[in-house]
Amino acid sequence: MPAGVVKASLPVCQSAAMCEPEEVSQQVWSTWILEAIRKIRSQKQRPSVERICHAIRQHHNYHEDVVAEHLEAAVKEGSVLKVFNKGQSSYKDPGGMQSRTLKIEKGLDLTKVVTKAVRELGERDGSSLKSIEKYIRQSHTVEETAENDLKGALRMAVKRAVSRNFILQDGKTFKYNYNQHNPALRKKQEASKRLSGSCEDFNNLPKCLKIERK
DNA sequence: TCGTGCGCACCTG
DNA sequence: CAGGTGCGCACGA
Repeated sequence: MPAGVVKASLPVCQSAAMCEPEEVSQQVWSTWILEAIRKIRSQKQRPSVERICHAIRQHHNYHEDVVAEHLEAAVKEGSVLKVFNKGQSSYKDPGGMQSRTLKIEKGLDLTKVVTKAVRELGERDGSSLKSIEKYIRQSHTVEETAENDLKGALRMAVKRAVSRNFILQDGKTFKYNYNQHNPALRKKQEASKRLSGSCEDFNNLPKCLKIERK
């Protein structure tokens, strides 16, 4: 934890156009960050911390660390969603998907949702029920009632997900079970379940299905 | 070199 | 099978 927050991290105001005379609120930062993310995504690239910093610094003259700080704050605040994908962190606009409504009802099974949340959170030491809940609230519009609230549903779902081996419990936290969800393994498991294999060759076909386009 | 654009492979639902 | 994601590379300024 780097301490000195009150360091001289002021922008190098050489050009007036580069400087914001206003007191840049966290809300403004979130806007900038979301803009950056949109831009990067439109370039089909990963919105990583580095790229987001870079994109913002093209318009605002702040030190990278300052940008990174505000990015973190935005994540905490919930205006930016941090996800773990393909081995690295990415950031996305929650608004893009919050149209997804999650209506908590009696029979509803949140196993899949929980599993996905744990995977996308990608926390090294596992994710607590708390952070899972937070993540789901950020990525969905949750409709709940006093009898059927998200937290309760999650408790059940987590339990089921663990027993189904979708996720692994480690004390108070949960981790994604990459073995259970490994595509290759899954194929084999499914195959050996249904048929009793002699079609391994069949699954082994190369990509000779290349279709000429254009 | 730097910013942008994009084909395509890869996942996941 | 559809839709999202991002690597790797090519292209123009």
